[in-house]
Amino acid sequence: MKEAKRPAPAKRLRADASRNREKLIGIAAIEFAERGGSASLEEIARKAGVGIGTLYRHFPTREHLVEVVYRREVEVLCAAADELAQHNAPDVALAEWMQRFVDYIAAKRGMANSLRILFDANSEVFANTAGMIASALQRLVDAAVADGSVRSDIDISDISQALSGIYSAPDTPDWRDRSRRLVALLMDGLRWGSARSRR
Amino acid sequence: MKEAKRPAPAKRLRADASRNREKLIGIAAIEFAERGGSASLEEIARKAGVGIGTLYRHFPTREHLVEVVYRREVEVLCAAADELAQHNAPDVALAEWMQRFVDYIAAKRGMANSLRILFDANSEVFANTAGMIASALQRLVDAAVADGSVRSDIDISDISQALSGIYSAPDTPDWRDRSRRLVALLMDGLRWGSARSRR
DNA sequence: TCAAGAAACGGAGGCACCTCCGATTATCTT
DNA sequence: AAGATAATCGGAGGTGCCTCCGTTTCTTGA
Repeated sequence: MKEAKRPAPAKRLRADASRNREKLIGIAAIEFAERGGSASLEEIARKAGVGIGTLYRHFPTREHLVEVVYRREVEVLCAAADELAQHNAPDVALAEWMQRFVDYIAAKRGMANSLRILFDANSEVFANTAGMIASALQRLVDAAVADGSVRSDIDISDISQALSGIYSAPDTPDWRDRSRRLVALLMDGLRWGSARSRR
Repeated sequence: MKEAKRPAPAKRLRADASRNREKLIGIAAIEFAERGGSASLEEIARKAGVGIGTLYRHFPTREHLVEVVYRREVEVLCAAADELAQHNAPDVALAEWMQRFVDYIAAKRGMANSLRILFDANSEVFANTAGMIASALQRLVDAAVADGSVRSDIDISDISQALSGIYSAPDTPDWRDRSRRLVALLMDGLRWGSARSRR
């Protein structure tokens, strides 16, 4: 229902073009995660099995590529929320999704610098993605509250705050474990006093 | 006590080394002014008549070079304050120095981005240079006040504010002329009501 | 003054960036 | 189905970054 056509003219890409584009995005996601925002574009093209010219045609600048990869990953993360909700109890879905959020942030920390540049240049991207994440979180929480598996007196923005604290925590070796424990703790807090709990 | 010798070893450079260093700084100042912070380092080395290796030995990163050039220019600007004070009436010296400040800013605008990076990485540089400029301005104003050629009820920080407004003004083609007029206006305001003026 | 050692030079080499354009397809037309 | 056409591919090429190290030049002490 959302698109009869599409908002952007977005002429259908030729089959080979869209194949290459996807390939590039996939490889770029891996490379950026591994090597940070300064991964070599030529390396990405090479691993994707296309010429450097093809990469530059699809993504005129490094920032374009970073942006597309970033958007894509946010979309995947948010889609996972609905996926999880369908196959798990609401509170389990919420807990699991927050853990994935940690993983997601972990991957992004390396490219913090590139993202900063991106957001400075185009804060609309940031607003968009932040909104998507907030709304995914909202859906999960609503479902869990409706189900009675978490308490009802919680405010999404509190959870957001806690999660963003994870992002800005110093980058120590045990960051990831600490963050996971923090999320677990948060989840316990959310369950406490819920209709389903011992109360 | 921390050092029996010297905080920075600062061994005297060999004659050829210090010659090359000065040459590089001079050329770099020109190139940065013309092409902005992304001027080619190889081009700078070439014009200075030295190998690229020499440039990198003296300035391990682009930021090092930018920093040295920047510091140097602030020093020249501030030294000009005393020079002007010696050869002109105090109010004329002040007026002329502020005009030079405009020229100085004009040259820096191109490399705003590089400087931002520099200041983020090493805000001590910024504090230093800002202090030097403020103190030069203070000396000039004090002299003019003592001499009675500008009013005595002025606060340096007001002038600083006006000058920094010049820096942040949008980068239109007529920026420079506008800034010069603004400084002239400011100067009139400073003279108004001074002991020497019609009062 | 000269020779040895220290310091500085400088450019080749390896990698990455980005552009440009002839060769290669995919898609459309008849 | 085969040609026409337009979109896409891909890599050579020119430039810049930065490192490494053999060669040159300065300085010092006898």
